[in-house]
Amino acid sequence: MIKRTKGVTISQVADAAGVARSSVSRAFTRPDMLSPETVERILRAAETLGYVPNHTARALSTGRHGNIGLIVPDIANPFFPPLIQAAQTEADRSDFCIFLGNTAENPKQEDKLVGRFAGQVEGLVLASSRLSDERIRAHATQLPLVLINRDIEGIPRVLIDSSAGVRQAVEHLANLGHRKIAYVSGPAASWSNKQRRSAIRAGATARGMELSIIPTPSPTYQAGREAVDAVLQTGASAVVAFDDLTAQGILTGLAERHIVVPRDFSIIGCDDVLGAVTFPALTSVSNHSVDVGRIAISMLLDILRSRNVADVRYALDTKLVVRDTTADAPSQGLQLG
Amino acid sequence: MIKRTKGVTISQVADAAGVARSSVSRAFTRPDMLSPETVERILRAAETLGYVPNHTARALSTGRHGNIGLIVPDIANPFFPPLIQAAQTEADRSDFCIFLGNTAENPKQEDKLVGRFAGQVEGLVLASSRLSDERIRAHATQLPLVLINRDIEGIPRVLIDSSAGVRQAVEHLANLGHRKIAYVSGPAASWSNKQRRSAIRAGATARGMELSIIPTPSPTYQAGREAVDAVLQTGASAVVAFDDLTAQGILTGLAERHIVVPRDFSIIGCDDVLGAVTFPALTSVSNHSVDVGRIAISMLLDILRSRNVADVRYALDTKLVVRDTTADAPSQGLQLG
DNA sequence: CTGTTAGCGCGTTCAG
DNA sequence: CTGAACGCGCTAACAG
Repeated sequence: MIKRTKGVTISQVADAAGVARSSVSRAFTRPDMLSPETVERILRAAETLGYVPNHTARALSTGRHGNIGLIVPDIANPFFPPLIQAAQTEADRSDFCIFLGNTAENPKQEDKLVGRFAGQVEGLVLASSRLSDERIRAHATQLPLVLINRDIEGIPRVLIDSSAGVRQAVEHLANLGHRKIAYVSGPAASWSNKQRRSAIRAGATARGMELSIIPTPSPTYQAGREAVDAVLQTGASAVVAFDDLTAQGILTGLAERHIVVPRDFSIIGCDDVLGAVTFPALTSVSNHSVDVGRIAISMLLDILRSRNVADVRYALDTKLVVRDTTADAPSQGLQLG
Repeated sequence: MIKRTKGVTISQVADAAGVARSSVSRAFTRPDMLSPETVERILRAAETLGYVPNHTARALSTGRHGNIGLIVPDIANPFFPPLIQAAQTEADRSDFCIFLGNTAENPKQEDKLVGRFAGQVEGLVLASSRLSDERIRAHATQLPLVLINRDIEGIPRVLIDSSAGVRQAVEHLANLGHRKIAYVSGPAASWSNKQRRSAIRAGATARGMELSIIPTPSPTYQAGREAVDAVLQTGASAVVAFDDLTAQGILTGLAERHIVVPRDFSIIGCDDVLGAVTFPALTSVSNHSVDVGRIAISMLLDILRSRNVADVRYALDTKLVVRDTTADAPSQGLQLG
């Protein structure tokens, strides 16, 4: 049976060391304000008593908790883990702690989480938020906010600008002779989705290609797999997917119908997180999830330090990474198995 | 430019409603102790002032924060996201909030995180901890702890018992005619790894098979891919991998060497999280990451309610799920490309 | 350099 | 049913 020790307080340490409470406090936060020997004596006493500063009490008094919240729509999506890792590393450098929240693509859950986090964190990073602009603006009045892949004027944001990469993807397909293509889209509330969709539209128009849009409920492997029938019905010979996960699902769906990629059909993902993990290796639009995570946190920390919200809009560029899922359009249309 | 509103306190609400501070407090925590009309009046005042209870102050006073921490070694490993989701859902049912921490497989980082979380959470779930028994025991004296996939007597734990499933895997390979097999292992500090390794050893011995153990630095796609040379040098015709991620890496490594799975080589994963996502679809040992997440949280909540740590050991069973990466052993040995 | 004195915002006795 | 008073553990002026 495990015994639990109960919180030893600052005053007990003060008594044990024969000093005032404030000195103990200083020994931990401003050792340079005490004589070295006093610090030493206090630390020794604290050590033997097993004193550990009470984070909650400190936060109540200073208003600083040393935590920052990071909320993502779906940890299971391979786009986020690297971002999260990078965020954590960056936060760590300034001795901040990341509280991670997962909304399961659910705006209500996201709203709830933000409310729950506010008050325990000094600031919040919202990645690929599914909330309305109004809700986000409302939250921004409560605490410092940084957005990832969401473009709201007046709120600091860091964006992966897919347009260049997506444009290259369309060019790539056009050069391979594809005339009819499809875009398997992502969540309606996703900024990235809107952005990618219009980039494709622009590219297709420019090259006189026929474009169909296939909706999906959420960016998942399963959704991609189930979108395949709809894709095939459009008569397209190539598809661009909202993200790599969806693309991977499409890959499987095609294989199940004995359609060989890239011989019979070409496919391009976005985010480039599955890279060579799929078979065949997926052609995809690069991203910078690591940089984005790092930059967002660094921005937030700057804001926390300066107490001053500038209207920053940090956009990162993208490009196409060609691998093995794209090839010449089939010469006489798709051979359905 | 976004303006930030500053914390409206309980006393402001009290003034506005013409009551004492304590009444406002009660209106939120024990409405049944006030007259309905008073409650109504207070809530109205709070609403218009935009009052929101200060979580930190409340926690300081009550010792209850309504948070529980969940620490995992690697969010990027597909084993964890479903577990995390389930944990979050279960916590939500009791109106608790999950703080997620990621240790990047680093014991020092894990130790740091636990220290950082303790004091802001009421209890902690450590999933696949890489800490030593001593450290875990030490932490357990500080706050309620529940372990996932770590078997320490005296500390509540929920375990996925792979032995049955792994045993079936070995039987399966034996029946297919494989005589020499290899185990590509996981982290040294992993309880699951130790357990799986001994299950394989027992099975191989029982069927008179030759077994080689290949170490890896961490359970990742990359590690699996890099382990392939070592695997091939053992002369094995089949391999069991510590987890699906490693197995997927091995799959790629084999493909790169033009070794066709399952014709030339058989492979089995563990955790069954990549299921049909790989190509060919991976034969794997089932798991219950969802149940494990749910159960661990539910256990912790029980402990928090009863203030009483029982020595619970909850073990879940596993079985083999056969898909397309296992087949008869090649009749005249492996044809190296 | 160190001790003293106020709060931080809220929950909770304990009288009325 | 309500209000006044105290304390949670710590930091931040302000003296000395």
